[in-house]
Amino acid sequence: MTRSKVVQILKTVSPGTEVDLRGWVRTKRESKQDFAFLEVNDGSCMANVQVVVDASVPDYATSIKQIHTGASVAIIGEVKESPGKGQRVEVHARSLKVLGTADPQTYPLQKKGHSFEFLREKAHLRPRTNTFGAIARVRNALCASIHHFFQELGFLYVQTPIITTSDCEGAGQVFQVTTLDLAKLQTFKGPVNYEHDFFGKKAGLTVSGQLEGEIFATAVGDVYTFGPTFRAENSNTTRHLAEFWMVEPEMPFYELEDNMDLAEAFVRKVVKDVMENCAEDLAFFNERIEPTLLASLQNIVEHDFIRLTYTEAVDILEKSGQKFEYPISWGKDLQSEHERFLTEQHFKQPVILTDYPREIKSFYMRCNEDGKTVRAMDVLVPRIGEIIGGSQREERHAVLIDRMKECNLNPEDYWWYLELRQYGTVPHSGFGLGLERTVQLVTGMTNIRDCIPFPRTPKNADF
RNA sequence: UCCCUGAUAGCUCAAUCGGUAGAGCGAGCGGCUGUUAACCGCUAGGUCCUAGGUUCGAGCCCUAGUCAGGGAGCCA
Repeated sequence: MTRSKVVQILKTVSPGTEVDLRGWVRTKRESKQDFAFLEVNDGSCMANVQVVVDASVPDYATSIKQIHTGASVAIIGEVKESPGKGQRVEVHARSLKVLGTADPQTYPLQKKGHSFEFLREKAHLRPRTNTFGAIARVRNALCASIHHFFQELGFLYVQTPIITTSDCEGAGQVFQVTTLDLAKLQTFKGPVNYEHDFFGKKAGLTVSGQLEGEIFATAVGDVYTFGPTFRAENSNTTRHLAEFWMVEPEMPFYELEDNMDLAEAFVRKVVKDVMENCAEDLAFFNERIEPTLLASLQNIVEHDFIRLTYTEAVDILEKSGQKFEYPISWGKDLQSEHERFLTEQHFKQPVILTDYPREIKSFYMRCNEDGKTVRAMDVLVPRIGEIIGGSQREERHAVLIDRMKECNLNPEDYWWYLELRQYGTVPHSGFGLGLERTVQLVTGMTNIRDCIPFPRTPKNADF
């Protein structure tokens, strides 16, 4: 007999069937009249299956005494319709084997809820909780949906390097990668000679696969990357991680409008997929974490995103009569409070902002004819803020060089990037979507550290 | 990195004016029960984050530090 997962037992297995059930006990309700209820979970779904164990089971008394919250068990029994409330079926055990005990004096997880702060210190056990099991399932469904979306459109999944020696890539502090002995290095004075380092030059962890993505986009057509990204910023917020996952599509012959169309279709599709495939988990989040979750996701799926330029947004903010901590004026970047006002109060919808001032955006974004703005786009969503940042890329060789100098970058460092414009250049566009921020969006979880299995943040890289 | 707040039982928190450390949950034991965040009773459980300082006396006041949470910046 093969193992039946809890999700199968609860949803599809018909009464009368004998099943082999294995999992972890969430709670035990014991009766002195020689029977007990076990709630068994195996992570296959949110719900537990109730197992009824009575004295007819061999070694009943010894086994039951060994079982506490967290113990692992193997059960063979018959699925029966449940007379109790709260479940269609239950399993009546014929045999019960305790695979591993969990000493209740020391096992950190209890039947009742724990704070997320506490669970972050127990990253090796938190997937066993309802919330983190659900997050794991939703994150998985999201990743699957992301791949499906691009694969169905014929995009190629391209793997860009994690270790990179291009010192540039625009913003973001880089984690250095080296085999040099730092302890020895400390005793020498003078500049470090990277010729002796592993790669013969200074290397670091990637902050974005975009530039390499452009290489393939201008060769094989539509591509996307999907992988870990690293930022050594000392950011201590609910929206930043030092290691996070990013999806970065890059499309030749796309102009900014095409880019927006794709980004919007993408977000709406993955949200829709998760709502369909993780309905039970999302219902849990809606009930326990964020009561407006399902309504806000439905809103994303059903309505077009609002599109407006940075200039129009500034105008709305200035005329709003709203008091902001940081007053807005043209040329300044939007603060979190401004983004929140637009998405949560003014439009109550996701918003795509375009054509930002060139001074506050990266060198690779295409300059507009007005000389003041660039073809940038940010997708802003309620609660989270920026979930996507993208742009039409500057494909004109001379303009790009000028922009690099304007941004105090040395064009020589970008020689291969510039050659993409020198030989067969084409208009092209792309964007980056933060996976963990999307997990925040679809679960309602407020802290991004709970949206990745093992969060890496300043002063924290355990597990 | 900056601002604010916090750190007390395994967990979540309380402790009035500076005067003998409290509750709920969890755990152990007992009772009851087709139960389901079960319920009822009893019991155990504390270096009050660390290091200094003020004071007759500090969980509480002061200084420094560590860590955490929220907000800001950077951004995805």
